[in-house]
Amino acid sequence: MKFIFLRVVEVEGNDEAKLKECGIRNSTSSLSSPKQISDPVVYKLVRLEGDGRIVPATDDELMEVESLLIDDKCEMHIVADPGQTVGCISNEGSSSGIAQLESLEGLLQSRNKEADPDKLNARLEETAPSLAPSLSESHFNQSGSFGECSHSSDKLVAGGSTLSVVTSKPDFSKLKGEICLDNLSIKELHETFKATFGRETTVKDKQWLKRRISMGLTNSCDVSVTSFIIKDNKLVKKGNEEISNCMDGSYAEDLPIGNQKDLPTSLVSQLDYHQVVPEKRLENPNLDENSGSDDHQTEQRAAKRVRKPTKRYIEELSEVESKESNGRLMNLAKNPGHGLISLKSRVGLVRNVPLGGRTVVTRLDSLGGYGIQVPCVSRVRRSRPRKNFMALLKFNPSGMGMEATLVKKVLGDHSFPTDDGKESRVLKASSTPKHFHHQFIGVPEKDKQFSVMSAIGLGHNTELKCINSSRDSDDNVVTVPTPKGGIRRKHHRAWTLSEVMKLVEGVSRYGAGRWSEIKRLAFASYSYRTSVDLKDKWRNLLKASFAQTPQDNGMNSRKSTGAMPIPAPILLKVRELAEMQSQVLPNLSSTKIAGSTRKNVHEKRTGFL
DNA sequence: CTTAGGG
DNA sequence: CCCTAAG
Repeated sequence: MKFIFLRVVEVEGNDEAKLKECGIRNSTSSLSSPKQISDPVVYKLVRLEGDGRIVPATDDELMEVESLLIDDKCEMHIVADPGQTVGCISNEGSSSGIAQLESLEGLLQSRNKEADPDKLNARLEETAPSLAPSLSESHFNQSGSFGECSHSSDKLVAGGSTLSVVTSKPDFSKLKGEICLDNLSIKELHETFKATFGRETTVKDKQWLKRRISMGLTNSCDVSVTSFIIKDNKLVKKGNEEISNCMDGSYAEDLPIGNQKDLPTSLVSQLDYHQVVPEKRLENPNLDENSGSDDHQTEQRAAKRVRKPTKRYIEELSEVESKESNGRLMNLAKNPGHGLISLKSRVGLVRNVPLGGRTVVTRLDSLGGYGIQVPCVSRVRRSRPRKNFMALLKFNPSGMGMEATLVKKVLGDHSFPTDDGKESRVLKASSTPKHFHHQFIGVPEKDKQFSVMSAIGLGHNTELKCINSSRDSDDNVVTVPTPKGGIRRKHHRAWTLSEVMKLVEGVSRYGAGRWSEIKRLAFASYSYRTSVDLKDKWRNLLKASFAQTPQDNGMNSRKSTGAMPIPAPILLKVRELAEMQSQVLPNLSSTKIAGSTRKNVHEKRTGFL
C-alpha cells in the first residue's frame, strides 16, 4: 500500500498554517525539508490503489500514516524537487509500519478483487490503440509555465510501470509522455472516454469530451485550472517537468496547478476517488505475468484494497452524474487563524464530485498540520461556535426561544431534526457547494461560522454532507446503521485499534488524567478526538478490562456487538496501568510496583510531577 | 481551558 | 458521545 502526500499549494500564505506545519513536520521524522518550510503548503494524503487510482485516504489511514510518521517506523521519502514535492510512504521498506497496523486492526480485508493491471492493459489495448501514437516524451518537458497550462490543460500525462488507466497500449505504460487530447479525434476521444469512465459516450462535442476526460482524470472541477492525472502509480500533473520517483518505484508528482497568483484561495490539487478504472472489475485476474515485484504489489493490493472510506463519510448523492458541480474548491481559511477555520477544526467547505452516481464531499481536515482533504459527510466542527451561535440566536428575528441548553444540545448532536423528525438538509440536490460558498465569500472569517449557523437557525442542517436526493429521506440523522446491524450515532467515530493502542501508550507515558497532554502528543493528528474523548475512552477501557479479565471472559468473545473487541493484551495493559496508577498516585510510597515495568518507573515519575 | 464525573 | 461543574 502506498500513501502519498500530495502537496497542495496555497496561494495565500497562511503564516500560522505554515508554522504549524513546520512544527509538526519537524517533529516527525524526516518529513521536513528545509526548503519546504517556507512554502505555504499543505499536504493531502491519498492512497494509491494498485490499479492506479488515487483515493483520498480515510481518516483512519491518515491516522495510521501519521502515527507511522511519528513513530518513525516508516520512512518518509521526500523527493527533493524544487517546489514540487511529494512524499511517498511505502510500507515496502518497513513492514512493521502500516502493514502491522492493518493486520492488527483487521480493517483491511479484501473485498473486491481488483482488475488485474495487465488485463486491464490488455483490454485497453483492444479498445484504444490509437492513443499510443500521440504520445510524446517531449511533452513532458512542458515546463510548468502556468500560462501555458491554462490552455494546454487537456493534456494527459501518462507513464508508469504497471497499469495504465487511460492509456491503451500495454507498452504505453513504459512511456513517459503526454497525450494531448487536443490532438485526438472524436473517435479517439471516445476511446479515451471509455477507458476513463468505463462507459461509452455518444457526445460529439470535442470540447466536452476533452473536458470530461480531463475531469475524469483529475476530478477537478475546472480543467483549465487543474490538470493533472493519476496513473500508473503516478500522479502527474500537467505542466510538470519531471516525475518524481519514489523509492519503491511508484511515482508521484505534484505541481502547482494554474497560476497560483490567480487562484483565489488555496486548494489546488484535487484528487478524489473517482473511479478512473472501468466499472467492471475483473474477478479473477489470470494474466499473471507480473514480475516478482509486481506480485508483491498485487499481494499487498489484495490485502489492502478494501479499505474504502467509511460510508459514514461518504454518502452518495443524486443521480445527476453529468451535472458537474462547478463547485470550486474553496479554502475558507483564506484568512486563517481567525474564527472557525483554524487548523484545529478546519471544515473546509468543499465541493461535490459526482462520480459514478455518487457525490462526495471532501473536507479539508488538518491532520497534524497537514492539510488533508478527506472525504467526509460532514461533521461540522465538534467544538467552538457555540458562542457565536448563541449570539446569532439573539439576533435572529425569528426569536428562537430555544433555551441555551437546548441549543447546546442541538449543536452537540450535530443533527438538527426538524419537525418531522427527519434531518433537513441545507443543500438540496440542486444546490451546489458553490452556491453555498458564495454565502461566505467576502464574509469576514469570523462571521463565516455565523453564517453557517444561520442556516441552522433556519432549521437546516449545516452538515456539509452529501445529500442524498430526497428519496433517501429515511436516512436518520442521529444514527446510522452499522454493518453488523446495530446503529450508532452518525458522528461517532469508532475507535480503531491503533487509536486505542495510542491511547494506552499515552496513558502509560503521561498518566491517566493528562488527557490534554496525551491528546497533544499522541493524538495530534486525530483532530476529532478531544481530550474528553480520550478520557471517556479510557474510562471505557478500564471498565472493559476489569470486567473481563477476572473471570476470563466468555462474554467478550461472542459479543458481536459490531464493536471491535479489544484484544486481551491491550485490556491487560490497561488494567495494569490502571492498577499501577491507582496505587502509585494515592500511596506516595508504593515502591513495590517500581520494579515491574520500566513504564512503571516512568509512570511513577510522571505521577509525581 | 482542562479535568472529572454523570447522563 | 454530550454536558456540566469545578479547579
